[in-house]
Amino acid sequence: MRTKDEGKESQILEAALRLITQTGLAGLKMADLAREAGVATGTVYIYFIDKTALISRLYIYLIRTAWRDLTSGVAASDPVRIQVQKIAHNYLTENIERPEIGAFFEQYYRSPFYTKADNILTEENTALQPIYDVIARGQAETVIKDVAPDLLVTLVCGMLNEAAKLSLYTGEAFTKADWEATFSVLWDGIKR
Amino acid sequence: MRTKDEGKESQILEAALRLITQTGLAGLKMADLAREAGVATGTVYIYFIDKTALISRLYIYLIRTAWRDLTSGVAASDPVRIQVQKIAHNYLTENIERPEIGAFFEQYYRSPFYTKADNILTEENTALQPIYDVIARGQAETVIKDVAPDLLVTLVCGMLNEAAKLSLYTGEAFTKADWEATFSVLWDGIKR
DNA sequence: TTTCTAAATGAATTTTTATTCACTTACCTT
DNA sequence: AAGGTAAGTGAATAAAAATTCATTTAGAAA
Repeated sequence: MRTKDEGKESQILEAALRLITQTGLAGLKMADLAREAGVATGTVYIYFIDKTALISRLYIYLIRTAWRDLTSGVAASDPVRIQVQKIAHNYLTENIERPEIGAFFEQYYRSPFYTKADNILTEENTALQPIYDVIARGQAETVIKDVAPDLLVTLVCGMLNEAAKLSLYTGEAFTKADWEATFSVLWDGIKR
Repeated sequence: MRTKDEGKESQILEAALRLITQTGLAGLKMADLAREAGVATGTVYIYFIDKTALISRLYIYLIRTAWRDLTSGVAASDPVRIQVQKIAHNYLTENIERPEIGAFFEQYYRSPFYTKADNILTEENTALQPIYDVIARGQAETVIKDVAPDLLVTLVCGMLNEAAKLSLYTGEAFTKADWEATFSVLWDGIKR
């Protein structure tokens, strides 16, 4: 017997991600997807019962496996400012290098495929947990403004998301100077 | 002779905007659109040659007419900080009150309907011009950081965009305290 | 090797969705 | 009030896209 290739599922999902980045969910066609993934249309239906299931699976796949750990390089002994800097840098880099992820979520939440049933939002927040943690620590040490953490995280991520898009849209690299300016705005904005 | 109702075109466009906010461009169907607009499907084709033209027209319509003037309430004699505050507040309020606009642009730029031919991006930037202006003035007066204006505007709009979404997603109103915290982060971030 | 089972294929089919058009209606002109 | 013209209608049609399935292939078990 031939066994189901575990890798083929993610091969299809990655192809879907690539296409969605280009033409949006509105432009995703199963035939195109099969071609992009290098399989026959029927094959897609061996791995996913239908298009909805495919998209939904992609959502979960991205939440679970796509994001690199934001705390990489962060030492517990680092002062808050340095931790924020490293995490923010990781976050920005990840968004610039894998823009598909942000692009997908942006699309998905407004698509007919998204239902509140996909309430793995809890899990999604897990990715942002390091940001919440460092902000909590900063507030405890009174080096970060005493503002509702949700709002603070929102503002910070908003800045970084948009900064990542800037470099994508202009096609120009995000320079060291850009990063320094960005972090300056970010830190001066949230510090006490 | 019966004359083409000028108002009906925008009636259809507004209906499209409403539906797109709910289900995304991926979910927009001409039949649904006609129902939402209160006309027959054929009527839509009197005003727009096809779906692509409709979406494209909506894009132009939004760029041209949808955004309220961001400088409302701003006096030339106001100091930079106050001008920034008023403009930022207008921007945020507009995004909270008319979330459809931001939602549409988010979708559109990644959809198969968007082509670089729609390079009225120049015109779009017009809406943001007041932000560029006040930043230029602030930099000239050395009260705002000497950072590339594009980056600064990106960061500021990013914050505000995301702040607007927060109140939409949670369903909770953006309080006065939220606004004060937001402006504090924004201003401390960009001021010298 | 041979057999057997499930993966893989892609043309054919079904389903969904966009678009047309023969007809009706409203309103302007005379 | 009659005639003419363009807007409006929605069922019918065309086009596009999703999904199926009879058939082929790969590889595991015997």
